[in-house]
Amino acid sequence: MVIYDSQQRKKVTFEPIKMGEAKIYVCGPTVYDDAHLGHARSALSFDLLRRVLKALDFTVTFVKNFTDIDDKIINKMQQEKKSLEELTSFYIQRYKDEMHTLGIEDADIEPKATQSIDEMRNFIQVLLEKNIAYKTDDGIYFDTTKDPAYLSLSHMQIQKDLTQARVQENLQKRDFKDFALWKFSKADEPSYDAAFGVGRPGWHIECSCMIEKHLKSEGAFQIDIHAGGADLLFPHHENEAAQTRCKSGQELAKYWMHNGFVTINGEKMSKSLGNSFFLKDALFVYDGEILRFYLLSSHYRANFNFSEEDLLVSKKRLDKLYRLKKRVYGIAPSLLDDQFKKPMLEALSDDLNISKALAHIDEMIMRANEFLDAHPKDTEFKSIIRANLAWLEQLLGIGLKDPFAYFQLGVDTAQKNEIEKLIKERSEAKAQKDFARADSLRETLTCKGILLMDTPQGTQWEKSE
RNA sequence: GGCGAUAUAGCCAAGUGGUAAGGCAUGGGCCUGCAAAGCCCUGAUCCCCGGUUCGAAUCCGGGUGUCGCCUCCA
Repeated sequence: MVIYDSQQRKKVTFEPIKMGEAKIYVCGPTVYDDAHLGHARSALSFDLLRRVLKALDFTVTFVKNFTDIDDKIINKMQQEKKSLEELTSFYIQRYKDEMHTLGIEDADIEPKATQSIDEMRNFIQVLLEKNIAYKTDDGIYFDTTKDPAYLSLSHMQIQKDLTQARVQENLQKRDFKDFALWKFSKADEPSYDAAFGVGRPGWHIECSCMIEKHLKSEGAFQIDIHAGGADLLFPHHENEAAQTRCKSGQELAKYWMHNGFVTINGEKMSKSLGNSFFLKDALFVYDGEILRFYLLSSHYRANFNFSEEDLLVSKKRLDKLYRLKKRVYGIAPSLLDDQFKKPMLEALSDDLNISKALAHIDEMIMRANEFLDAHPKDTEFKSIIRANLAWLEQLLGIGLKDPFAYFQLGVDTAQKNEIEKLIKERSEAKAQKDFARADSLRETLTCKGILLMDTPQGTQWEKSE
């Protein structure tokens, strides 16, 4: 397995801390609002990583956190007059439900920041004792000048003058790069007692603590892979790395992976730009699996420009897989075709080269169709194809549906009955060689977005679009 | 201003030195009562300029465009 490491800025061979195991920590969402397509893409990127490592026989421990205490959450609580718990549990559940719809399973461990307050207090206390953290009027800060390796992850070179213009500066900070570990709270805000002052944790501290708590290995590195969106590289991941390094002497992660953004009309989707496409709205229009396949279909590091047109093109590609699944319907899977499996895993082992993998799938489908055209009754062959498709269900999380149901998404029972009635009439017309009437009935259905296909097994139909 | 990414056919998109994967669309064909589906055939010299090399989309230098990070952000 080769992955692109953001710190080394190149593809490197994945050599886990412990042979055969992979400990992965992904930065999850701050739960104060609905998830958008960007969250989905990030989750999908590392869901793919998880699946591929498993297919390569790694024992994977996959952790994804929820940030459930934060300034934005507090604002929203006050706005909506809800408790912290009420607000965050709602959005956590919604996030998980939506991810399930996209075929993303829960992480092995899903820690919440508020469940690790003790650890964060202790962590900060150690940094204070080491004189790496210091106190100001509004909180405890991390002294970045105490970490010689600071900025070695992101390779940023920050200039004070420009930063000043954009950040509300705490003048008590020793260095402008220093960041808050703990924020002293106002009277009406959620807060936690601490020896160094009542308050709440800063954003970066939770990941360091939760990694230490749930995943930590002994030795030079605590975990194998730390992952998240490209926007987290700096300052979030840089700061996490610095905290852990200074506190424990260990590096936080051996490898760092970052996914590219989802853009709309070429611009990054973000809360501040107000151009977010929320997952709940997308899932109202598009099937979860189709959305999954679309968002997964280009390389995770590249930016992904969302467009409905491209989504529909992508769906056509998935349609082909399901049409093949129709052709081997009801056949039990036999052994997987090694000629298919091998190049698939090779492609995905190369930093998750999904484009190449999809090309291999297309080729497998094309060859299968070609063979089935010539040998429509070869059940032995069909069993192999069935096995290939079943394997893809695990590997990519696609093709899980009943193939007939897939093509009838969004059609209710009453409509189905009507469609089947018209198909029956048409079959009768055809039997009487009344082709004008048969074509007219087909035209009626076409207008309703129903495509007919006459096959040796009778007339089948699909909902188009 | 600092750091970084990216620029491949009408569109999406692989490809880090040897004469450009795949998908969609287009046009033609087989099949079909006609279709649909499936299958076959059909298209680019890789943003521009210069350099290295026997040979570059791929390496180096210089431009130009687009996007991102440096502020909460997947």
